[in-house]
Parts: sequence; structure tokens; C-alpha cells
Amino acid sequence: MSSKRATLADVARLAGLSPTAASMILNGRPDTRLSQDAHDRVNAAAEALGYRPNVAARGLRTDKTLTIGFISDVVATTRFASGLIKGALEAAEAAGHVVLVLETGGDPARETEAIAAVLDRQVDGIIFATMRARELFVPDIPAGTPVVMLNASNSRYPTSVLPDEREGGAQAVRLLIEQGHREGIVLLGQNDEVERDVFRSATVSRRVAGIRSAMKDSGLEFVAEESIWLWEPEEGYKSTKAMLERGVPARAIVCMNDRIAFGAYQALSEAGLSVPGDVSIVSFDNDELAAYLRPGLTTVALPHEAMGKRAVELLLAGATEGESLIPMPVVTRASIGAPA
Amino acid sequence: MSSKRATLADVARLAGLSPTAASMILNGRPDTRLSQDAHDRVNAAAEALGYRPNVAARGLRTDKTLTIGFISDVVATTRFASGLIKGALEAAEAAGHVVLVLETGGDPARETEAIAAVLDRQVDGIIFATMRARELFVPDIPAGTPVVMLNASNSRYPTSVLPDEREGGAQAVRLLIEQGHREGIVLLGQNDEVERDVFRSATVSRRVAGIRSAMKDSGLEFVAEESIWLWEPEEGYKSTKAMLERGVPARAIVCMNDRIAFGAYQALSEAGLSVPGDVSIVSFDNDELAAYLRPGLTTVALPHEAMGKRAVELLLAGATEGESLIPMPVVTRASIGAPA
DNA sequence: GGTGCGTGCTAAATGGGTTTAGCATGACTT
DNA sequence: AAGTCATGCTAAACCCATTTAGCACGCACC
Repeated sequence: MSSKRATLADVARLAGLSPTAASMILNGRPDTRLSQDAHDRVNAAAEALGYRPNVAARGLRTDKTLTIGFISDVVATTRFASGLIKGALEAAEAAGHVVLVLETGGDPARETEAIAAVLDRQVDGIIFATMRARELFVPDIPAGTPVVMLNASNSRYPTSVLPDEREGGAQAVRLLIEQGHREGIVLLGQNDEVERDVFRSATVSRRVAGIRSAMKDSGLEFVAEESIWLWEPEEGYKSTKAMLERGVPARAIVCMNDRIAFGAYQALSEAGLSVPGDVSIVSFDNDELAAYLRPGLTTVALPHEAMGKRAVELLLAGATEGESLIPMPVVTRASIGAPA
Repeated sequence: MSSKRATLADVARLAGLSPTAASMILNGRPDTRLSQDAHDRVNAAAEALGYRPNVAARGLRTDKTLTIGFISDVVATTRFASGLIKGALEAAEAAGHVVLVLETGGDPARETEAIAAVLDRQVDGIIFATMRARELFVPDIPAGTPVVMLNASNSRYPTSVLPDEREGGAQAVRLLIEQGHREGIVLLGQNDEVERDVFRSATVSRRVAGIRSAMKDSGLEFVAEESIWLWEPEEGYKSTKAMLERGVPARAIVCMNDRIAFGAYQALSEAGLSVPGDVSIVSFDNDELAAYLRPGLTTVALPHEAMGKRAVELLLAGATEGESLIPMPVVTRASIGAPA
């Protein structure tokens, strides 16, 4: 409503001092010799005028804009994004920063343009996020701008934040074992080709490795492994149905994600099998779906929010190199029971 | 990788001209009298140095930062957000703008702070978005900064973008009527209290009004109306189950949203009723769920992406006052059939 | 009384651009 | 020869802050 923003010069004038003095006082410069009286007058004037520094002008001089660039392939606008962005926004807010969100669709030309756009605005750092953890192509970024890869990795920018998939995978299996399952355990969704795909392996292969090592540690083996190329409910449904028709004695299913699990529920229900009475199910992601299913799906969550948070913390702390692995919390619902 | 960004002064020096000339040429000023030769030299120099203007510095002089503030209560990080933000980002990108995304959790203190934060960065305009269309509390914003309300309305800032709920509601009913339904139509979820709540009525009451008017236009009446306070699957399930147990002869259900519909599917399936063989279902939102259900849920979509897009277009065009109603497209799947 | 020093403050440069006002130069009038 | 005008370009102010360099004053000391 006030027609004009107060500038530092306005504050100084009202306080009867120079802009220099006002600047120093408002920024709490340590070794200045300005009087207590000057401090009081400047603070009062700033308060009276509702003065807020112009960040752009300040940034021009200081090279700090209190602004972070968050560039993602498609994550900004997907269910997976929610947590990533939310965590980032929160951590940024806590540090008095603000976030510029851009989306590239994974297109290198748009990626290049996005980088330029945030650099044009003198961001203090850039976060690259992807929907699927992967090795990410990243155009050149001028040295001096910190970069962290979120849910992605890149050899040129070695600071990255990833879910601790290996441990998460192991936990899913342990959940079953703790309930007494030792036989009839099925792995649903794992796919060698997906696993070999460098652009997805960052996450998938670790999850699978964790699963397998937990099985092995307990001396167990899967009764069946059903491969699925596209991790959607439809495929989970078909795959489970086919498995059941083949007569696989499934007592527990480890699904590679919740959408596959959703499909499995549908097929199981059609076959007259109950969860968890006849078959226990454990899964990954903690998709929104997981809570809607009946019974609720027990799943090892992707810790998106914590990841987003960590990414900006690392960025602002001056990115230590290396991978930050964020633990995947298990969300216990009702889909796991003791074997009949 | 280049160690320093080229400045306008660098370009001017390389071209052998003044910064003034370089600025005018690069900005394509119309009535300047600079020679063709000067143009060529400046353009070549800019190209050679990879010059990109510093947006912050320019903004200082011009008051245009090519940046938009997108402030939401909680929308930034929910499934509802996806489209809203995506649409906004796309329209912004098309116009050479960039978006600062902030989240307030609906807390007035954080809202005030968020506004200050974007204003500190001299944004060209502000979009306020909410998850549920509603009358929104908005702290003072200095005159001169355009504001548009997205999925929300506010009497002080009259430019708003909303889904065309009335027409959408009517369409849902017409979908049923077209298939020949005239009897046994149930309205599931409508709730008088919700409807009276000013903070939600912007959307809900219009949707209901559209539904009712379409029924009336065809001389039809609901066989039952089931009220639901919390629009979640669990409640949809309970409510449908209770209705069935009461012996309501339901042949078609209009669900107030997809999550309620999800619950209805579960209850119907338990009761041995098939969709759409025994009961047709139509719903609203086009939640991600809708595609996962078996059979796929026919639903009247919330046009989030189009809304986000429209919001920035209005903002950049210098916001015409009034409501922009965005059509709600019907997404046809397989949940509606002819009555048996 | 000159020198040195601490105290309290400010002028001016700086960052990177835009914009206003106006300076040379040459051609053309009258 | 003086005045007018178009042409092609630049100096300098400005936007809003930070920062460096340094001024003016008073006091202590020899």
C-alpha cells in the first residue's frame, strides 16, 4: 500500500546520518566506531520506514543474492517432486533464502537455458534434481557456483544426495523375515535391463543389491522373480495374475514400488487371496497410494523431504564432496502378517 | 567454466564503442541513429564473449526483473500442485520469465514474510495459489505490483483464475444421462457444512450447483445423497458401504472427488457389485488414482496446468480484473456404462 | 606548540546495467 | 558567413546498496 519502498538513503536521511553509517549499523558491522546514539537513530528510522534492503542491489555489490536455483528435469511437477521441493523450500526459508524453480523436461537445450537463466540472476548455488536417480547430463556451469545433485549423480559435480537404497532394500526383506517368512517369497518388478541402464541404476541396482544381500544373509531364496519393465499398476496386475496362474506358491511379495504393489493387490483380490492373510506385501516409495489401499501398504519410503532439505543445507554449507545417503524410513501399515 | 562473466563494458570495449551504444543496440532500441556497422560490431562482440546481461543490475534501473513470485499455502508440494506449478513454469518460460516458488503453510506470518521476500527481490508480479479454491487472506502488497489469485479469490485483488466448476458439475451429470441413466443416481460426498464454509465454497458450491441444475434440467432427482465431511477414500468406502446396507438401489454414483470414488470402488467390489456393469461411477479431479483404478475412472478433470498457465499470462498481460473460468475437461475412461 | 592517536563519521568508488542530455561533424540553407 | 538540421555517438546521472579510504576533531604527551 505504501507507494514507494524506503531506500537506505531514506533511512540515513531520517536518522541524520550518511548512508555509509546506516549500512554499517543495519548490517551489524563489528569494528565500526559509530556511537550508540547513531545506532539508535538508524534502527528507529529503519523501523519507522519499514525499510527492507533491495536484495538485487545488495547482490550487485556482495555477490550474494540469497537465492537458490532449483533445476529439475520433471521433478518439479510430479508426485515425486512434492517432498524434494518442500524439503528444499523449508531449508531455504530457514536460511533466509528463496528458491527459483525451473523445469527442463530433460531436454539439454532447455537445461542449458535454465542454467543461464538462473546465472543471469546471480543465484548463490544450483541444485539439479531428477525424478529418477540417475547419472545426469549437465551443461557447463562457471566455476565458483556451488552445485549439488539431488536424487542424481554426476561425475563432474560430485556432491550428491541420494536415498540409502541399499539399506532400504535390505530393510524391506527384514520386515518379512521378522514376521517369520522364510518360504514363498517373491520378488516382483526387478528387471535386469532396467538395472543395467546407467541412467536408472544409481537407484535401482542398489535397492536390488540390498534386497538380495538381506535374503542371502538369512540363507533364503526367492521362490520366483517376476520381471516388469514399466513399473505401473497395470503391469503389476498382469504380472501377479500370470504368476498366480502358473501356480507359484506365493506367501509374500516384495514389490519394487507401490504402483506395482497396487496392481498386485488387484490381482490377489481377484484370485480370492487376502492381504496379509494369504499373502504379505512389502514395497517401496510410500506413494500416496500406499495409504489408500485396503489394507494399508507397508512400504519403505523414499525420503524426499529429507533429501531436499539436505541438498540445500549442503549447498549453503559449501558442498562437501561425495554422496550423502539419506535413510529410507519404513512406513508400517497392515500389509505384512505372519505366514499362515 | 569461463572464469568471469562478460559485462556490457567488455562488449563495448571489444566493439570499440561506448556502453551506451552497446546497450541500445543489444536492446534493439528503435529510434537510435547508430550505424549498421556499429550494430554489427556490437552483436559480434556480444556473441564472441557469450555476453548475457545481469538481470539484477538491469532490474535496478528498469524495475523489471523477469521474475514472478509464486506464493502458495501448501500447493507447491502436493499432488494438486503439479499442474498449477507446471503450467505457471511453462508460461513463464515462454515469456522469458522465471518463477520464485514459496510456501507458507497458510500461516499469515509466513505469508507476510513471503511477500516481503519476493518484493525484496523486485518481482514483476505475484501469484497467490491455494490448494482448495477459497477466499484467501492476503497481507498488504504495495500498489503497483500486479497480483493474481490462482485457485483462490480475494476481494482486494480481484483478478483470479478458477476452474469452471459449475459447468464441470453439470457435465458429470450429463455423462450419466447420455448413457441413459435416469434412476438410482446417487450423489456421494456433498456436504452442506462444507458448502457453507466460505473458505471452501468458491469451488464446492459451484460444483454442486452445476450438478443440481443439470439434474433439474432433465427432470431428475437423486435417489440418495450421502454426505461426507472428509473427502478421503476411507470415508468414501464407509459411506458407500452404509448406503448399500440400507438397501439404496444405486445404479450410478456421482462422487465429489476421485478419492471418494476410490473408496466407493472398494465398497462396491466387496459387495460383489461391478463397475460399470451394476453401478456406473463419475467423479471429479482426475487425480492420479483415476487412471490406476480398474476399470479406469471417468472423471471431470481439474485443469490445473491450464490454470497455472493462464495465471501467469494474466499477470504478465497486466491482469484484467475479474474471474477467469477455466473449462474442466472430461476424461473418459471405463466407469460409466448403460444402466442394466 | 607540534606530533600522534583514538573517535565518530562521510565522500566517493563500486557493481552492471539503462537513460537522459548533449557534443561533434558535415551537409544544406539562405 | 552564419544558421539549421540530421547523423552518429558518448558523458554522466541514476538505480540501491556496500566498502574503501580518509577527513575532522579532541585529547594526551613531550
